[in-house]
Amino acid sequence: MDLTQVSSFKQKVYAACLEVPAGKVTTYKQLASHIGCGSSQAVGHALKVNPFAPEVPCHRVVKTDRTLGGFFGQSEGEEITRKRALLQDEGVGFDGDQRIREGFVFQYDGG
DNA sequence: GACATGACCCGCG
DNA sequence: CCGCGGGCCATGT
Repeated sequence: MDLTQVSSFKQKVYAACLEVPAGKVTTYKQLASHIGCGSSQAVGHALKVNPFAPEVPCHRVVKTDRTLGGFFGQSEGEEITRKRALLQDEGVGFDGDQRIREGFVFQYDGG
């Protein structure tokens, strides 16, 4: 784990991911806001190129509507199925096939 | 620096 | 709920 091998922007993104506890998830927007980025899409890009996966829990980041979003470049398919499996394995609950149950979303300002 | 792309978000109908 | 258009920032060419 050597964060110096990535841009300072990604360092913030990955650091923010590590702040998310197992069994909970955060959103691209919240993560972006937490590191001072106005674009959640940029955050998504940083996660996509995340060289520290799964050491960096990029799977604990979902969209604002609490759907999974994407995983390793895929918005649907095996990788997404795996993302869902990882979250469920950590104790995250689902309201549907790709929707996180309310209450499993981590808040940076909440602890 | 300019152009194109992306694991996104918001407003409108 | 679904589709459409605009905005946002970082990355690669």
